Amino acid sequence: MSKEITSRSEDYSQWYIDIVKKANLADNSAVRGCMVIKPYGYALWENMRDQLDRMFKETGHVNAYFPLFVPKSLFEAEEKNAEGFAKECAIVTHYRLKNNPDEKGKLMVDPEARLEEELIVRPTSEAIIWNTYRDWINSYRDLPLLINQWANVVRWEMRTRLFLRTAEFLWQEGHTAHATREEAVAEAQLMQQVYARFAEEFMAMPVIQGVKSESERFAGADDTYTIEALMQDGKALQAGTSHFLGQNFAKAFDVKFLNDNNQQEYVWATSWGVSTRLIGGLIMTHSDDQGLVLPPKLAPTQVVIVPIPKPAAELTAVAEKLMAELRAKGVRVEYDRDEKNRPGFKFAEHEMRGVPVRVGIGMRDLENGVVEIARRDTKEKQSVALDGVAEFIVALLDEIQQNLFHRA
RNA sequence: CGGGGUGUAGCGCAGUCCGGUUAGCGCACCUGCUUUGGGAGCAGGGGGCCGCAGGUUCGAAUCCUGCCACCCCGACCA
Repeated sequence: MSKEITSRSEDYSQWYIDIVKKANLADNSAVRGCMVIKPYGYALWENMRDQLDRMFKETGHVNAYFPLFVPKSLFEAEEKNAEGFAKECAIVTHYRLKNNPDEKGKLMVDPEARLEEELIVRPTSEAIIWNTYRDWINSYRDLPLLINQWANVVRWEMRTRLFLRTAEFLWQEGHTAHATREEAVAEAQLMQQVYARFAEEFMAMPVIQGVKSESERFAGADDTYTIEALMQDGKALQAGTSHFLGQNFAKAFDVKFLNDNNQQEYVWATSWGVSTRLIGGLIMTHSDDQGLVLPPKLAPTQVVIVPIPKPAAELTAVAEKLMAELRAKGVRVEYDRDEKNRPGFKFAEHEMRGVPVRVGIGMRDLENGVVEIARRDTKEKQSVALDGVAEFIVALLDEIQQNLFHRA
């Protein structure tokens, strides 16, 4: 990392924003505090999401989906939670627009269409989910209930930053119900470990696992387990949290079950979540002054083949054969067919996008039966025999993944 | 909400103090030629309610008044 690390590097924030924009991950939108996630950024998110989803399912969870809107009265039921979010909620008060009689071509909110009860755009879904769980849980045989939701949430933050804190963001939120305190605590700790494993094995981002202090704890939780990662500016980033909620939500929403002794009991609960903020953490952990650096396991494009000087028929034929071989080995590979830009421009472009491995093939190389392999993490280049290069690349991707983790 | 700043082409900016040709530059975009192994060169071209509204003036991007938006620092980020 060529970026000098200081505890308060003043242009670090601008450096970060530049990478997000130049790597074509996301941009500011016209909507205050919200961002547009571009196709490349979304492809990265999809890879992260798919892997996390796999890990959730391996640990016994299933997906479901709950409403975007939370009636205000449900929100009030859990007092502490409501207090924590009340200052930053978007609220739906009307359900209809009409033409403005005073200004032609303009619309206005129809004052006749005021909702009897306001709807809160979910800042998190505990309220609506626990209200639903009350009907789903009757007996100890219904437990544990291990559900995850992939969704968007809205928090009207005062100051926003692409990926790290946007008004609307994508995340997953797990909400589980258990028959015993011990089981719920174990669940919260298990999910903290799942997050830690994902961060380290897939994002190549080392994390510290711990418990939040009382002041930093989720309002309504008895304990908040967290994973925190160290960024290149010397600051820690909260990368994921898992909460042991005790019986707080069960009592607030009256979620009881009949145990095997035929007695009513409140359920024990957890919730856990990670968001698109992880992308911000990924960027800040690995990037350098040439742009984004992506770990191979998550990179939308793991290998890019660049024909030199341009995609002539012979070069394309070689590239297509190599691509078929790599794809057969499960490698995400892309061929740069652009005829307009020169090789130098393309090299810089793919580095900016963080593609882990670049394969350069030119006429000169073909005559010698070699290709040029450049790795993004160390910027090293070497000639490799075309024969057997697919195996070489697969091994190299693995090595880059390891190197990024150790370097971070 | 308190303090500071900025609104001029898709992006980044100069011009505003001190009013005066047809509002300019870089990047990007379009056309052509030459290039092509680390971000190409030359030539030509397209694109502007100068944030909005009002005022002063022969004349306003420039001066005055009001409004709006955005950014930064704080408070906020369970």
